[in-house]
Amino acid sequence: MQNLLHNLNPEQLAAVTLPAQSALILAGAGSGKTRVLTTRIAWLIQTGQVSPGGVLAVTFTNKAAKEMMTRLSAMLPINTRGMWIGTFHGLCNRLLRAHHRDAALPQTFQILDSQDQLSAIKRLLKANNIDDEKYPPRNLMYFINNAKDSGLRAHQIEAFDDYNRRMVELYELYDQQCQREGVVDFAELLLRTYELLSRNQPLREHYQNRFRHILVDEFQDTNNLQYNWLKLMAGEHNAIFAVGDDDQSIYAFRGANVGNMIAFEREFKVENLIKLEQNYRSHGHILDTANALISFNQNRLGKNLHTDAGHGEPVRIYEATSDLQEAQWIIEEAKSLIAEGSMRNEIAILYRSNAQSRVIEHALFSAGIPYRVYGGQRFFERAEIKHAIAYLQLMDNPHNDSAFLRVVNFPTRGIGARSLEQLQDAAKQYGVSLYAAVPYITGKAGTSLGAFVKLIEGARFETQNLPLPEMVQVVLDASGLMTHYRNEKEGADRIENLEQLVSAATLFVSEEGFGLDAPALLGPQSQASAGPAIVTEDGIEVIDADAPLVTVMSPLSAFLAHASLEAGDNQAQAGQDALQLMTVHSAKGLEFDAVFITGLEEGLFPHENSQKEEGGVEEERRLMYVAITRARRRLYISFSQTRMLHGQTRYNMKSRFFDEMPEESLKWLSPKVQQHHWFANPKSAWDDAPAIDNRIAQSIGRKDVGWRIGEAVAHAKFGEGVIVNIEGSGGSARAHINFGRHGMKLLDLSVAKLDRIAG
DNA sequence: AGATTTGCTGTTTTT
DNA sequence: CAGCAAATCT
Repeated sequence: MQNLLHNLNPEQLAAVTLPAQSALILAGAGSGKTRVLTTRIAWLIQTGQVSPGGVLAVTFTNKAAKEMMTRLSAMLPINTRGMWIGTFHGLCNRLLRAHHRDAALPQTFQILDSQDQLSAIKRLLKANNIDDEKYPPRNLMYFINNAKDSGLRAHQIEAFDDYNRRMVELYELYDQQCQREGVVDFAELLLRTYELLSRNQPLREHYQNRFRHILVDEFQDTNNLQYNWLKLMAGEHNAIFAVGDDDQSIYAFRGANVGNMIAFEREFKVENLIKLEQNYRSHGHILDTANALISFNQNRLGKNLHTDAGHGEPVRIYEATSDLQEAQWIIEEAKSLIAEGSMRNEIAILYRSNAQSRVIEHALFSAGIPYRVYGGQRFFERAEIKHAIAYLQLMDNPHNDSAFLRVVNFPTRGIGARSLEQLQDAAKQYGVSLYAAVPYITGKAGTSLGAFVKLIEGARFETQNLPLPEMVQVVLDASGLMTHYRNEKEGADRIENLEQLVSAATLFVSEEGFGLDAPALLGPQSQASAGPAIVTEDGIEVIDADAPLVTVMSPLSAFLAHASLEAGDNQAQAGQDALQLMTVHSAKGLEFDAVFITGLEEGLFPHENSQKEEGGVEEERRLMYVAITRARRRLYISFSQTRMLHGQTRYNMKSRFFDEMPEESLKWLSPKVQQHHWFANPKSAWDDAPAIDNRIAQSIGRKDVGWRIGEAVAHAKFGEGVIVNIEGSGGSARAHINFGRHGMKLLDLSVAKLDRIAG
């Protein structure tokens, strides 16, 4: 036990050894948050304060859950299986499988990812003849998810106008559709579990008596429903150990509520709020930059990181003329870092939005530097994988209409729009799923639809006693997917992915204990499950969800849930020594020796959409704070005068965040081309910046108004700006000027008082 | 029915 | 620019 606690600083030690009562740990970036969390669990178990089965640890990402599990197994000699460590969604999935009857779900219920959810909504709108111009599917999806994240069902929402009344109505219809099809979306997993435990007292008490210690990672990211879920689990007597950092709250846009930290402090009567402010990650200049920037936020709990490491290198700032040139500069710097001996995978290139990666990827590819892009499309989101999964879904739950529609005619088998229209009418008339409506269809359409049903039934029969990977293999062949892609010229990658699906199934089976050695895990795992059987309201005996997954659901159901909950990595080339490309959001929780933060421009970072939202800019600032604190030794920040977006060139101002970082920690690198000078010499401008919009070339020398597109100007009221476009000529000319945070203005050039800004 | 082309639109982050 | 849906061609 001594060596468990050894090497902890006083604050960390205090946090780890707190008495069994609720506590809030404010853990700054790089302050050893995960270490405290895992050591706390190990300490509780080793000192006999709780059995492994009494621990519930909740995270937001599968990666974090896995990491915690790995570290714990290294610390503790015992089997970690009895512990419940997982994401909110993963844990809810487990609970709903075990108690599916009480939750009014089929045992084989399936989970919609956001893609699936959106297409389910589109289908709903079409089926009800709703104008999707007036009710955009995306908006309805936000509406529904927002409501669920607030714990509200349709009937609990008060609508004050016709539009919202209709939205509520559609929400209700959506839930009915999901229920009919035996599917649940992400938010539903949580809400359904919450409702289940609220209404079912014996069940609630069972889990409350079991989980004496609840630990929550990234507490600042909890939404209202998750917070209430935790309250329900904690009951009157259990201790919640919450770890979080309000300065790293970057998911407000999807319902995360930092206010939960304050509410938690109050409602759980937290006596000790422990702050971990010692940073073990970054050098001084980097930390100073982060601290200075975040101090511009008003709503903070207050915390300042410090380090024992020296100042280190200054933060390097670079101004590029174009996004292309920015990418080239990054590559030059990265090359010299590598030449100095840096590992490629210790260098990260971060950006605000995924679209920015394209230019950088292209430049890296041309330069022949290995790189890996995180995020973007992931394995289980690929179309061919979705197709294969849809076949498997239909075998496990034929009432999933989304899955049915996805593959009923893929590969094509002569079932067109007309046949499906008939089928949908029949399904609606008899109130059944598409699959179940097939027998009602006669004639040619009925024959081909019947053949499809036979295909599914046949595959199910044929594979019922096969191990999961072989089942997948059979389905790939029987469905015709393999043949289809083999005949397609661009199908080689897809074939490879489908083969990887079989590997994924193999891996899943071995990791989850569905393999041949599974019986060894079937014995009782914890004291809790050996306790008295509990009885629900309708007299049904309840099994403890702690039992291995095998007893709670079939390998296929489990695998399908896994595919939705853990979309998987996007590329197989993990482990390679490659530059790391990702959004700032997905960099949270990671660290690198050297970090490039790119595209620091008004409108991009902070993003323009954030200006309108309440507290939006503060969230962007926290995002920047997260980005900065990823770096250990070297930090580079860049921005560009021009950038291609949606196929056209945009002229941006540098980000306001530059004004909020301490000048003494920064080192401005002199750009190769002086700011805004390129336009003075059109010829060289073309050579240096091929990405520049044609209109500039046309306008140069044509508009005789004394100003040029791309020129930097200053205005008494709006500050600095860039001329984006000029319309009209002579005395009536007007200019569109991007004033960054003051927005885009249309000014009459003969009236507005503008000054030139020298480069 | 199915393949292909055109046309339009909407763009942040993701469990 | 790309992803999707409607329109048009085979």
